[in-house]
Amino acid sequence: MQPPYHRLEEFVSLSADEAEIVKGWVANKRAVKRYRAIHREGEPVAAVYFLMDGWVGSSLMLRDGRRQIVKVHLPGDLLGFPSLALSSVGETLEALTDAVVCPLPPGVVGKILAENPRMAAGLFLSTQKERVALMQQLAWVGATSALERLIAFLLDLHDRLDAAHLVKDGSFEFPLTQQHLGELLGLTTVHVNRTLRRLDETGLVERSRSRMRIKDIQELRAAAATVAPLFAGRDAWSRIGSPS
Amino acid sequence: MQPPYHRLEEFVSLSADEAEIVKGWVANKRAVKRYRAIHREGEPVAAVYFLMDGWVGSSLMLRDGRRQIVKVHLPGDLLGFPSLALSSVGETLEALTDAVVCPLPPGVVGKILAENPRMAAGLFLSTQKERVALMQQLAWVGATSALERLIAFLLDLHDRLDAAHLVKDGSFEFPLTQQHLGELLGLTTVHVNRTLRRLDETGLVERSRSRMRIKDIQELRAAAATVAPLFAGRDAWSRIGSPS
DNA sequence: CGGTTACTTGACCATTCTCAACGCCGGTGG
DNA sequence: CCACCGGCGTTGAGAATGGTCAAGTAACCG
Repeated sequence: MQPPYHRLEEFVSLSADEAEIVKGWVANKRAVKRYRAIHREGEPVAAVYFLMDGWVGSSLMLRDGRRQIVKVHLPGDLLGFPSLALSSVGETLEALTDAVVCPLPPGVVGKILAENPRMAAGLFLSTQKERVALMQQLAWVGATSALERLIAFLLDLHDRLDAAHLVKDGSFEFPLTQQHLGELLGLTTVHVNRTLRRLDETGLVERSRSRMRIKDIQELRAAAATVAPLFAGRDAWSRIGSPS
Repeated sequence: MQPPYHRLEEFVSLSADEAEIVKGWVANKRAVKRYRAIHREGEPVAAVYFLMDGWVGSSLMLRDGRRQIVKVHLPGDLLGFPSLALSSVGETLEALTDAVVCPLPPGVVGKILAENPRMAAGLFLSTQKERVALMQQLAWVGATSALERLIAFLLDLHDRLDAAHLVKDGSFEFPLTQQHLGELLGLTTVHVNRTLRRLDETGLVERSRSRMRIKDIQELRAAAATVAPLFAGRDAWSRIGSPS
């Protein structure tokens, strides 16, 4: 299996030297069992992570125990960066499947910023992309119905899994419980269940035990309340002035 | 009036040279009338902005016309950065008061990344801070009641205005309409109205025409559903390895 | 002033939540 | 190999938070 480097190259291609640097990152792997935390809110900021394999949820806990999942990370994602701005970790990272992460000491970020403007630009743009994703999710959760939220999430998930070559024929692994979906979309489990049922009764998706299949993605996109933003890829790089 | 540079220095202090660079940015000012757009979704990515004065809302439009405000920007904020990752602008930026912005061509971002690692680090951390803010807002909107959302937003607003020295004695200008609040928090105007009413009936806040006064901030914080994250300031800078 | 915009309030409605029970499936231990 | 158990999914009935529609009032502005 190819390591999932697609997210590292979407804005700036990696030179041979840079690929070496990345190899250094992935030399150090840490396996995380399903439902185990990588780190929790309030802990010291020890590292950021490159997600080699598996799914990881990022969530915030409210005082009364309610929880909001703010992002479902997929292979190739960089995790834990927002906490770099905080004095202690601001999001709980929890493996949603068995996962493999590569911990990177925060110092590597400074090193890249200091020594490798190309990678710095890639990292910076990647971060902006994450902001856009958060803005989108906020729009679903704040301004759409349960059904629309579910559709938006499934479409987003599909497209991101597709970029990681994890979609086969419109179908993909789906390890999230309905409780996870609820915490992600701001709904209760019960209502997620009813809404999912409604969704596959329309014939747009098909659920089996742990897979999800989108039967008609065109129609699903037509039913979505938002239009997915178009990411710029290498153009973004040249627009900001392609520092070499 | 001092220009609001506090956000530019929260992670990395500006050297004399760097202050010169910033002076170059603010040489070019553009006044924007209340309720006028700075840019709209779908337009080409022409610039990012430094907000000198006034409030600016960033919002996403859904297909059916519903709107989600994802951020209320205050003086000192940098605007429009998420769109750098997109092939066309992904958020509508609209002045919520008469405002003054300084447009920066996207190229300056590449230039900073290429030539000034210190400022690049400051910018990078600033961006991570914005991600944290978005995560927080998502948690309010997804997982709390109308009253809790309102409280969380008012507290956040208070703290950010305070950092910009715009709070006098617990009270500050409040130019948002109840419609804005609704679009920001995922509620209808009617329900915002009732909830605001309920809030000042408890005596925790006081609204006059266009000002807001928090009468007991301790108690208001106690009533909030989330704990505000602690930002790291200069420590973040040393943690990532203080590239010079 | 007249007109527009924002704010208020009431009555009614519905999406979503709560509470509760039950069934299915996989895992584990006797 | 079977019986039990726990987690997850499913379903129903009733409640509630928040939405819709509609009308009226107060504030602002030319």
